[in-house]
Amino acid sequence: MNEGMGRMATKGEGATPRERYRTQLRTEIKERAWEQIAASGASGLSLNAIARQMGMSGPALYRYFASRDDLITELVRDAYRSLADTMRDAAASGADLAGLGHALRTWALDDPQRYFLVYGTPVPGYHAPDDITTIASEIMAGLLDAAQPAGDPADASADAAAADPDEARLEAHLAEHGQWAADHPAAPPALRRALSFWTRLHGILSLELAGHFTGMGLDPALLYDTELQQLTRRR
Amino acid sequence: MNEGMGRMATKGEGATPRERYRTQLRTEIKERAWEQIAASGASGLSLNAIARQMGMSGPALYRYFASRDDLITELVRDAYRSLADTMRDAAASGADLAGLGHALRTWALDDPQRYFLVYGTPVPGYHAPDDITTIASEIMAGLLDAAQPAGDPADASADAAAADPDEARLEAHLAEHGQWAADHPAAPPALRRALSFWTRLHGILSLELAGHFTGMGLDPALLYDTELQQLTRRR
DNA sequence: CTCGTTCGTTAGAAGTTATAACTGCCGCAG
DNA sequence: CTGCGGCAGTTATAACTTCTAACGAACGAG
Repeated sequence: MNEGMGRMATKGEGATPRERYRTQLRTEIKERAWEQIAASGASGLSLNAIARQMGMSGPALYRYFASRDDLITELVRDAYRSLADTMRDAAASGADLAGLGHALRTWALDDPQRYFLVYGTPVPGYHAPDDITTIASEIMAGLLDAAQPAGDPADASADAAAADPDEARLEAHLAEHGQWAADHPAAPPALRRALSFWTRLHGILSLELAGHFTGMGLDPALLYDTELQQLTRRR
Repeated sequence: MNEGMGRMATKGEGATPRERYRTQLRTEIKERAWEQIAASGASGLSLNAIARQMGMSGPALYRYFASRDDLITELVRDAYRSLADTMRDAAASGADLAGLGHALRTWALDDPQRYFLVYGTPVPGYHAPDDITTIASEIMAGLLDAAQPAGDPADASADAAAADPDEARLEAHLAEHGQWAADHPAAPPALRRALSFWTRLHGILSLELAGHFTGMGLDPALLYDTELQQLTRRR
């Protein structure tokens, strides 16, 4: 049926006018969707409202997205992609763990709802597509790369293990059940550092973005920087 | 108009039959709501579905809750109240910071969506009523109480401040802008401990409950315990 | 027993997602 | 340049949702 295609569907620049129009309209729909999400959250996203804003009526959008959940899934994918790119760029610019931490925070503050789309409350039934978890692994891999060269491995390992028996147990557990990020070659201390980096910074960030620090006269940036400082110091 | 009330509206046991029926039906509505939230999240809560389950039709529920948002707000309030009671009971049973940490985790695992109703993704426009923030302050106060007697204050303070200049800056900032929890009498190191307790445990818990640890072969309990161990050790 | 308050009902407005069927135009093949 | 296939966008419609309005019926206090 669709064998007689004039050009390859490369989706990029040199495509057929129809395809160019299609992708352009898709991105415009997504832009409107992001505006709505920033204003009312993901649950307040309305296809009809988007169509109204774009001057076309209701069901036209179903030519471009199979369903509302489909659109949201794509936005989640884009959010993951954006975070992964941000972290990769930061790492490419020679940023260490602290640099990645700051990159993460500026990315989160740039659009809180986008952060929540990645790390916020999940819908109980929902399972992310495989490519999204692939991007998540990519993010973790970048983190592990940055966590690797911090401090002499043997030194830090012995230090932490000696100071805390549970710490040793956790590192052993990480070394054993470490099918992380497509078997990334990272020593247990690096695994531990990346994990703490992730959980602690997310803890502060999510509480800040959710507004739980407002009203208690606390500077989130100072708290974040202090936590990051303690995180990048050899323990 | 409503002056001639037979008995005081004490809302408890000895009320007029109408009131007893009313409160009983309200709690049944909330129970069904919790079931739906556990199954489909807060955004999937449907008043019509609840009414259908209870054998009565649609708008009858508006006799008991002014709106859907009103019901959700009350559920959020109950969730806060439940967490505050759990923490208070744990503290009353002589639990230290570690005990509070375990109480928090069991409470969260008992109903993840209830946890997300408290600490999950917020709706951009929404502002919590005053009594809810009061309960939140109560929770923080209990945390500060538990964070107080851990270690000699002067010793720990000097230790942390000496090890990290940013740590000293943060503690000074906390001491200065410390209108926390209705001016709780807590020393800066205790403030710092309680804050780290909150942000770090929430970081791990929210990621675990959101399912971000699944698929990477990691035992969340071990991670949580290790973090809690490190948190309760004098730094 | 009477009467007012409350409960629950149905009807309906305004909104949503999503499908089906129809029109009109774009753009590629010949 | 022409013709026609396929895609875009339209309306109509179904099945939902929240929420208001108006009505009947039951309950309980006096």
